[in-house]
Amino acid sequence: MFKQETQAIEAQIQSFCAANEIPLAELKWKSIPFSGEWGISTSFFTTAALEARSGKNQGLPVATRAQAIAEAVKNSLGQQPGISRSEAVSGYLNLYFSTAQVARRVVDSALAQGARFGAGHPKNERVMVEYSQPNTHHSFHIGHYRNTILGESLARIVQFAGFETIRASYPGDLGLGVITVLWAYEKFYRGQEPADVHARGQWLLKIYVEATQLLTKKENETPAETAQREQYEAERRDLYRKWDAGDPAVRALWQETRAWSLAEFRDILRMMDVKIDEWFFESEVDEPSKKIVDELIARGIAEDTRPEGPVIVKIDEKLGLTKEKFRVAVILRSDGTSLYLTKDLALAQVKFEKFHVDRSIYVVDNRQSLHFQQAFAILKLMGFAQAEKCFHLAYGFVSLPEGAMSARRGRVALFKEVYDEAIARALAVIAEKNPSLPATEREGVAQKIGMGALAYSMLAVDNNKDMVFDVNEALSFDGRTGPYIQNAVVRANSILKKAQQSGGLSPAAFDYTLTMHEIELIEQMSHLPKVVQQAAEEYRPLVVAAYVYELATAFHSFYHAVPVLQAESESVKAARLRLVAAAKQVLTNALYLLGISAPDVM
RNA sequence: GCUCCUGUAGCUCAAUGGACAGAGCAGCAGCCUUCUAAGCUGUUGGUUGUGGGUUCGAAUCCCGCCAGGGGCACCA
Repeated sequence: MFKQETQAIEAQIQSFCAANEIPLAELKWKSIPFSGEWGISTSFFTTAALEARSGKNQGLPVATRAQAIAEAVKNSLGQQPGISRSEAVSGYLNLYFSTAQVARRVVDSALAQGARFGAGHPKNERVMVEYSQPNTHHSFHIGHYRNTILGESLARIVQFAGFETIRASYPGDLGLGVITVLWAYEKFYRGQEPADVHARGQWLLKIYVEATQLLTKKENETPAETAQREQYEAERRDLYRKWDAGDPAVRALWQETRAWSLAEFRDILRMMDVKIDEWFFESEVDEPSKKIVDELIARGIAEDTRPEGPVIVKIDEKLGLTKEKFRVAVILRSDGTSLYLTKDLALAQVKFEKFHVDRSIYVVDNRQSLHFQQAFAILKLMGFAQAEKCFHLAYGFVSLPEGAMSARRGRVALFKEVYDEAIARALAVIAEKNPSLPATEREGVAQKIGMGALAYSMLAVDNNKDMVFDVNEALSFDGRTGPYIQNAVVRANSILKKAQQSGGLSPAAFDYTLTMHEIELIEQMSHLPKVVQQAAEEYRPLVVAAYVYELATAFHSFYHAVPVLQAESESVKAARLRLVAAAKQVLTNALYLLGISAPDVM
């Protein structure tokens, strides 16, 4: 935001130090941590330490010398354009901005740039974010939700930061779990399908759980029960074989049930406002993955031990590592069928060669860390330069207060159930706090609030931490939550609506004495561009989540303490109205990056 | 055995080499004839798991240890 001023001042500090033979270290600018005034600071500890090491100072303690340098630099700078005053305090040089000038600049650019305020310049790099990889023939639970909101937020952040961004989803639509559902559905449930898209998706999960119970060996099984179970098992194996061979009837059954799961999945993405650009299915990379195995064998990267053993890559050995790190990866079963890893190699090849991605981000839970290390290492052995920029964004798994989620034990928090509960709770709060809200608007408002609370509770925890999903905490609307931030937007909107009736926005000079609340709010608003860049570089939505809360807090404090419509003069009122409009814009932009939208009223 | 992650206030979490380690929840005390109280203000609460090291400076970097969780050749 203040690059020009900072650069000019840096140049002057450099020449001052050069003239006085002070070995200046890199200048790192930070905003001054004490609120009330507004500016940036840099310290001279590193410089003083460098000087001490070169034997130049007179045996002064580093802190003392740093303070002396800061004072000398301060004196040499004198008056600077855009800087109202400067000071040297405990080794730091503090520069305070001319408030009127910068306030006007921040507010004007937020209003002028609108939804683009905070966006970065084009990076000329294409990045693919792969997230939301639920299995079909199951139902979408809160763990899938964490994955999806994390991926969507990350995609919005990197896109906003200036990367060309492709959103990819990779549902698992084959494997033993899928076949298990097909078997039980055909045998016991055919023709009993619920009509509702979510009821039908959840029903498949119920079938899976029951089928698994039928196929699991019990303690104290009678001979008749054992025979029954073994017969079921044989049927399932037979079905798998037929599917693999491409049996038309089995494939049709598979397509039909698969479509039900995908319909539910698409509806959940719609509820979350997620728009996937590219769909990859495991079933589509199954065949191509086998070609890669042939290539790897031909090039001597993989070893074929069939039929006694599988096809393997001795990664550590190929890399000349002596300690176990990547270990040995199996890339093809001895019977010639492919594995998860095989398919990920094929998928990566598609990403690199067909979509020409420069960076590839995989949002997948942290239990798969070794899998991705192996995959990336093999891609590197294959010679893909982009393998260096493949990144596994690992996140901690979500469990329930009762323990780990387990579909078989009926212990899952399904997304749709949480969603319904979120809306019900939001409606209850609306009925209590805003009873005059028209009935027709309530559902939409409740949807935004409920989803905002849920999204924020997920994104406000760093991704590498495991999480216990407690509905009461996730759907809390008080304190550091999504609705708290949305409420700031609503309050801003409320002022602007009233102002609209008396003319709307007009230019303002900000040449009055700003309150500390106004300065703090403007300071926070000015941070959005650098926050976006940091979050995109670190692949961490948490950075934005933490920021937008600080911004909302600054707005709430301002709102409480500073009158806008009742301001002491017309020029102050005009300035504050512009500030409110700009703050609403910045809040909205930051919330967007978290996949959250704010209602006009709540 | 090897490897990855986590350990910060009663609880849930921030702070990735800089100024007094900060929020929310819970607790306590105030604030609605004033732009939405889903809010604001004040306050209680810390040997950053532990022992060393590096540094002018460490929650942060390095080494050891302790505790919890994940992963390690034909599951995904």
